[in-house]
Amino acid sequence: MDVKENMPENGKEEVVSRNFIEMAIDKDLEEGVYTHVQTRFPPEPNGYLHIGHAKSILLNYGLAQKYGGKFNLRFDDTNPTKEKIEFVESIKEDVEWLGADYEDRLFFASSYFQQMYDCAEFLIQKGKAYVCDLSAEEIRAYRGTLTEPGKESPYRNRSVEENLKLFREMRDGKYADGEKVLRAKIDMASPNINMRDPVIYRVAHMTHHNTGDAWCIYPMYDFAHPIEDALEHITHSICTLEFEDHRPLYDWVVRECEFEEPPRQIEFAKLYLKNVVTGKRYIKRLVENGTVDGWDDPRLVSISGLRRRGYTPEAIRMFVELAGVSKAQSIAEMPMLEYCIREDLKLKAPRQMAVLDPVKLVVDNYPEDQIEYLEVPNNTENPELGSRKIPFGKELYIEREDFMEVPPRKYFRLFPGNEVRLMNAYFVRCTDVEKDEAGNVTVIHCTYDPASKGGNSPDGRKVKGTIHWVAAATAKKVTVRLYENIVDEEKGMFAEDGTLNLNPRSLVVCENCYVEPLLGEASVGDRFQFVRNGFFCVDSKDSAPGNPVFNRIVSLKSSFKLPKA
RNA sequence: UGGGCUAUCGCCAAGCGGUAAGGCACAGGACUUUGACUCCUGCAUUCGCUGGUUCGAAUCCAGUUAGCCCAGCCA
Repeated sequence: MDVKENMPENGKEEVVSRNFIEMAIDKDLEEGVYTHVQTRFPPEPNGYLHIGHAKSILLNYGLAQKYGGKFNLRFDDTNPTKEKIEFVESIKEDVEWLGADYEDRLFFASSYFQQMYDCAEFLIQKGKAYVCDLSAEEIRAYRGTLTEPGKESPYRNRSVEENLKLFREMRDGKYADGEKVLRAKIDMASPNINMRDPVIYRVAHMTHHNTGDAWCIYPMYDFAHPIEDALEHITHSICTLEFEDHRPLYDWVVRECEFEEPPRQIEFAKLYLKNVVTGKRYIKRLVENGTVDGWDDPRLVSISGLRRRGYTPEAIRMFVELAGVSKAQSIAEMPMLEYCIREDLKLKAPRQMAVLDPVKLVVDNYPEDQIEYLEVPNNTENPELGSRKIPFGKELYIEREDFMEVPPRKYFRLFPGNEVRLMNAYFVRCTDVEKDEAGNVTVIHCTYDPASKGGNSPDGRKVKGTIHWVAAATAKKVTVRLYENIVDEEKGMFAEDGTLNLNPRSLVVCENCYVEPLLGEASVGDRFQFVRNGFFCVDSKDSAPGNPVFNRIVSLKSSFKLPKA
């Protein structure tokens, strides 16, 4: 618990702003419409969850938390043609990882099939539903258009008895797929197309992942969803904007089925990220053609991809809170997400030295075979993370970009004649450079000041630059993967032919990186800050014991920029 | 040319008739054993547009424009 939260007397006034959903709930509670709050996350198990779903999950869960209510996880599995049990497992894993605790309330819409069927018969008895023999094409034609009203089905006025008989026959498998449907009898002239006698049950002879072959008729979303919510005593059924037009139908169903304390639907805007692929069909294509190595590819913003990349649930939660909830169609920028993970890991991740693009640095006046161990803090801003001992020797690796033979103005890292600090070790002064025939720097020579051990000179001498290093003799060679947005930000998401504009630099594999010896033992999921190179996480797929592969979660904010001529 | 929804800084977003919060991004500066972090400073005389009501409007009214969604036996 953050003490400051309860002590607003520190000068700053606590700005408690409620989003529009919370205001609606407050109102409902005040007016006594509901006496409790119950929410749910209702995914269809037909794919993997992504960052957009995280908003819905955390919003629903957060609302339940705030109001002391409960949060359910419910699989909306009313269409066996699209759903698979494997998605159920991945979704559960993602929801749990995000920290949305549904406790023992894991439900399946399919386990309500009998109640839904009973509701349908009830509507038939009330004369509010009828069996229709029109084909799909005919129903579409009868529905009218956006500007013209529809016309009534010739089967609209069948008797209750006939409807009941026919519906039972549908249930009993007497009809083929598409032969008959059950429709709600509402208003074919409604300006809202969803109210023009919507289909509420269809025939589908298909094995369901949960109910097997028990049913051959399945309820449609518009009919099933309000019933699911009502049965679970959901109070606020939070969904996305595209269902706004369905709300009158939602209300019609709970009213006509005569549920006590019916749930209320509230819609919010989805969360999109700029230049990010979330569409199932696009990702499927990327997976199939090998562009990415699965739905959990670290470049994707699937929950599993973000997890594998090294994002934390805390960072995702922070991002969702930062983005806020509204009804305005919004596209957040990646730097906002990146800010969140930096913020979260800043004090949590040990800061280590790793050289991604190595060049050898020889300390000429350091004893030939000596290795000494220096004690260094794991996180200078968070002493709780303790310290470690790292080896120092005559031959080191430093970052190639930390040396320039001809430095530009304001460059204060290593260049001939300049003195810099090797972080946590010694001051060194560059004395000489070796180059190959092509003119590439191969070895840099320097001398060290033994009195500056630890990184400070007793004579008070200052250096402007500090660079990181690893001792060549003990360093562990590892693979590091750097990521950029998978979509080419310059060109935008889509090319003219509708295909994605992929960024060729979205994945850079560096196989020649050197890290501190201890990092060689890092285990899957461990996160570190590699000084000046960003935050990294040990990959869960390609790492082997003693041979970690590091994914860069996010880089640090750009540091030195060459001044313009 | 039907219905629903939305328009406040580059991005997200408060605001609910009393004279434009905050965050991200960006730009300066201080500090620094990470050119990071931190810390200062700057960043909408204006709320899609036009009228109206009012002492007073981003907030109310009228009109107008733009964007998104809806014609699955998908969710």
